[in-house]
Amino acid sequence: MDFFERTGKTAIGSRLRLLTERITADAARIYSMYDLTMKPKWFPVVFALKEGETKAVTAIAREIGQTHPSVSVILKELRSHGLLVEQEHPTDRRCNAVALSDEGLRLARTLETVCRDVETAIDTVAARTRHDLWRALEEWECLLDEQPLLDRVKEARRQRERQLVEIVPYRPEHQPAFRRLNVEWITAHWQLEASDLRQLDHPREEILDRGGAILVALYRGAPVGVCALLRSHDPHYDFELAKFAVSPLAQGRGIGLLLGEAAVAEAAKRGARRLFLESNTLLKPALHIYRKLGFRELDTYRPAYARGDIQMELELQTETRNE
Amino acid sequence: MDFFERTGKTAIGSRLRLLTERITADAARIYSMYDLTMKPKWFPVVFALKEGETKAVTAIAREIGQTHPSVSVILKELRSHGLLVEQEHPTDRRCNAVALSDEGLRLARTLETVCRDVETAIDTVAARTRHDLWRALEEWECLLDEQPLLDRVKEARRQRERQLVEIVPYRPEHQPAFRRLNVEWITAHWQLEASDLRQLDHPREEILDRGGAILVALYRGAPVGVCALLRSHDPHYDFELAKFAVSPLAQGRGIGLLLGEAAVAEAAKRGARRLFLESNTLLKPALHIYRKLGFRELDTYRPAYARGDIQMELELQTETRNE
DNA sequence: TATAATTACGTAATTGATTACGCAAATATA
DNA sequence: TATATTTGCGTAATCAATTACGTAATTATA
Repeated sequence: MDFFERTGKTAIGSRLRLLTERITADAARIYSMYDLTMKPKWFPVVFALKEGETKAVTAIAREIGQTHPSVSVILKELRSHGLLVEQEHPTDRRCNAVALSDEGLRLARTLETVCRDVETAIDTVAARTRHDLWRALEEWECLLDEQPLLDRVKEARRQRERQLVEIVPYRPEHQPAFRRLNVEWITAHWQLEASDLRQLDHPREEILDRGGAILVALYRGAPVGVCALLRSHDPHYDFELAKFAVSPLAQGRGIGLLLGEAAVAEAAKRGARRLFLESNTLLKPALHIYRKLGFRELDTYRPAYARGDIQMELELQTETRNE
Repeated sequence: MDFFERTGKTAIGSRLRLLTERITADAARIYSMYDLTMKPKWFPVVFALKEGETKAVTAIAREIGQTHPSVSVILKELRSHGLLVEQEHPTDRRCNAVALSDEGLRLARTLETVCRDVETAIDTVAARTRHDLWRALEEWECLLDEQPLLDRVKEARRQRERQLVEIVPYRPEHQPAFRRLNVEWITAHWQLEASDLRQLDHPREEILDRGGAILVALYRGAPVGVCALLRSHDPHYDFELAKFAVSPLAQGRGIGLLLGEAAVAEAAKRGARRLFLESNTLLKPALHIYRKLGFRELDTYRPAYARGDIQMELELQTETRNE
């Protein structure tokens, strides 16, 4: 198909569907050529029972990789053709233990002949092929088991978007965004405290002039995330990580992590040895980021914010750079 | 899937279906991850229209390799989402010329971003793969275009069955089969003639003792085809090919051709230069075999049988063997 | 031992494709 | 020019899978 040259590999699903359709249609014709009263969709089930085994419905489903209702329907069809015998499971009365009838086994035996011929035919195709479809399918199944396509796309998107994200030091024009982004998450669960308002309204005076820092994440030039390093009151810590906010619209793209990393790097640049932060266990994504950055939960909790219920610290690697 | 290790490649259809299902399911999740209100099945249609082209329904169907009703339904869905504009075709009023609306084009543009990420993700899979699925699909499509699977299986079956067929010289115990098989086809369209009965009842006296020959095709040991070489009255010909019959149950498996080839070979062995036969144009499969054997139709027709309406001859290659 | 959770499996509804069919318009043909 | 054939396309029916759901039996748990 010329079309798929243009779509690129994104259309792999459509392309697979087309080929599947085609092969299934031929399978039906092949069966009728052998005077087999059998539908292509029966194949996996008949194959699973062809040695005369007795199996439960869900067991067959698991084996052939389909859902149990689909197997259930196929079995109903086999039954109506007199190809099936059913017994009660010896111990478990929920089970519907099915096996092929003599008639069904006869069908299976004919099917084996058909299979041999189909196998031969497929080999004639495969012999003229430079790329092994069978092995390729195997590899794809295996790789998708390892990590589904969805996750891989998520990762690709993150990679791409990361390049559109820029972490810059705070400038006065970022104040409205600094305020808005923080107000957003705080008021979603709690009330703004007096200290919040002071810092959000006057970041220069309240944070920067006191030896702190603010970092801003720009996405395509627009501020979508902020993060502050406050000079710590506690002499045990150098900075407190606070006012950490990422716009909900931009969440889930790794921007928070980038921002956090930048903050830790900034602290390190300023010679910090230990960072502190206070947060709330309701804020799952934030905690996830903190842990990824290396923060460890403190055992003892001494509250500072009304909304806090967890405190964490990070011991910075004393990177004795030799360069 | 371990199951497909056991089925062998015959289950290629089932295996493809499984992978298709899986990828399509992920595609749906991917779209929703990008907040795209779009179903995977829309993809080919949207792609075909993404540059703002106006196209007819069947034209799209042809392009994407699906049926027009399927496209028609997809277009209905796009329409209900306000993604489509329809114009009347300038000259042909049957045509429903459709294009994406501004909204639709916006969707297509977002889709392009998604495609880029999906492409990247697929490349990460492909990079870890030793067999190229994309190319393999391409090759399969191409080879199946050339000759469908059905034909290839038919050929494989013929090859296999040929090995179960044995062509042997006539022996007295074959007389009932020789009679039965010929009576079968003759009486299906015509009446038995006196000469028929003489030959069928007394093949030794009427055919063999007069310098002719009879060959029998055995399928798993049972006679399913017969063919006679009659000494010719006409001095121009050495033998007449006649009493050629293959059981309807065994037809379409190349047995007739094998029998014919054996008869021609037998004639050649006996030093024949020219063969003759008389048949009827109603007997399509037989004529097909005769032509394959190299028989040419005679222009002039001089009837010998009441059921004849065509006469053919074969000039044998004078194989001057040097061995 | 009573209750909750899990498991087996069938039926119904849904989905995305197909084939079948019918109508209207365009084109070919006598 | 009248009639037959072909073409475009929508709707309905069908098919093979899925998910959703309900019931009964079994197993785990309090």
